[in-house]
Amino acid sequence: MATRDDTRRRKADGAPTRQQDPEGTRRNILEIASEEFALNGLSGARIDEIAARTRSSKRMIYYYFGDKEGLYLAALENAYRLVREGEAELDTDGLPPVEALRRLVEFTFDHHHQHESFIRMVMIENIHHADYLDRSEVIRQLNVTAIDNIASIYARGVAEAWFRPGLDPVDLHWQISALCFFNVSNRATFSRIFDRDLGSQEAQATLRGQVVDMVLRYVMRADRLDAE
Amino acid sequence: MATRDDTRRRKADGAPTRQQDPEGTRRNILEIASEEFALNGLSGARIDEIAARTRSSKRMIYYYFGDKEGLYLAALENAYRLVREGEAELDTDGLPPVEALRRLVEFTFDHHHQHESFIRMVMIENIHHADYLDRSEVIRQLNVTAIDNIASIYARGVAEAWFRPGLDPVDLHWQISALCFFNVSNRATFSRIFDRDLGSQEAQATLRGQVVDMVLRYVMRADRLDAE
DNA sequence: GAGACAATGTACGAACTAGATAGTTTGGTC
DNA sequence: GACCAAACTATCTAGTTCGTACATTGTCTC
Repeated sequence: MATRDDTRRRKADGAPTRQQDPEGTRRNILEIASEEFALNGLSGARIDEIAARTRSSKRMIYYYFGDKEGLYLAALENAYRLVREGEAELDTDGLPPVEALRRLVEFTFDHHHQHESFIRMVMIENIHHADYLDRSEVIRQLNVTAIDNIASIYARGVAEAWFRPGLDPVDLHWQISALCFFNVSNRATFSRIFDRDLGSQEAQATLRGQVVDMVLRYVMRADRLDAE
Repeated sequence: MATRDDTRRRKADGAPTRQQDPEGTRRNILEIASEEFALNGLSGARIDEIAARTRSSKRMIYYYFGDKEGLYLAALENAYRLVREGEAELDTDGLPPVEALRRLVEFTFDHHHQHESFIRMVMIENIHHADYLDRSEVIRQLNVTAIDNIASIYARGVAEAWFRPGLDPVDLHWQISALCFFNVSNRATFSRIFDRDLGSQEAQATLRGQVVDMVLRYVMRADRLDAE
């Protein structure tokens, strides 16, 4: 959409023309707002604080996003969009089913781990009973396609007799999500209660392996578990 | 501790003596506060609102709990205590390992499902990076014992050659928690995105069965999966 | 270069919110 | 029944916080 990659507009001679850069201002506000909402939640985030950190002003927040809830919704949509775009990079087409599923789980695990602020936004949204997500047409469209990949891997796996039949791709997605999401969302309390740093590289590597294992053991036929 | 089960004190003749019931007042405040914090989060909850719903007053909140954070911490500790007390009711001692583990998972699944506001408190606490849990001696003590049960089931299962060796009880607890927690914590967003009511009885029954299955398949030896 | 409209800056206000101040009542002790 | 600490009531306040009114500047079109 925007052909400019710099946030500030420039004249032909290269000198910045100061103000008036709607696209850049909007993006700048959204970035800061996303950080603040992910960190502090909807009620915890402060419009004044967001405005202060912006290159712009509070006036502009209301100009572009209407009110606090509008800004929050935009931040939520932004978070989903970013993450779903990243997910599109996963390509498992060439791989045999078991490898493909392993890749999918590993990728999901890593991806969630790398996008903590997305996880936090989803947590916050769940605290709000998904009320804002409900108002967003955009987000629903983004997500449903995420099932296609897993459905095709599973279908291939069943056809080639590696996977047991009768499972639902959406349920499978639920299970993978549960394990990968919890790893990020509940790390703080779990680490403190059991006095382990689950954020450390070793702990993450262990958990990752176990999550992959758990999903594969669930999906694969029992007689295939020894092989592969 | 308190031998009185009524929140209001009464004279011998049965007439209430009006004021002065410290234990009852404290408990009443804590109950309302727990609801409000679980519903709205730390920053979302309003002291005035809590006070208004109380049989007592705002002054009493500060009298007993110091400040808003003190009240929140008390509510958090209360939530953990309630749930852990409930968990103590599970008894798997007589059961064979596979049955015992199945019972444990089913119980955890149901228990989380029934204590949504506890789940919400943990979510909220994770949003706050477990800062308040960190300050609480009480909570840590409550939790560590939760591992004992699972550890003993697992040990028996390995000894009787039903379970594969080499697994860590805390990791096992993590995995069970992940699935059971996610079921409640992310139900709202998941339901909306995939347009399924995951809260319905049928959906819950299905998910429960799958979670049990997933854990058993993970723990059991491959050659035992066909049997039992 | 005038007119129109989009984008932005500044200052302010009304409502809210956590917490404080000041004082009263109750129940037990000696 | 004098005394006192704990329990409790009513009212006030300093500081926030969201949102807006008003003025100004930039940019595009004809």
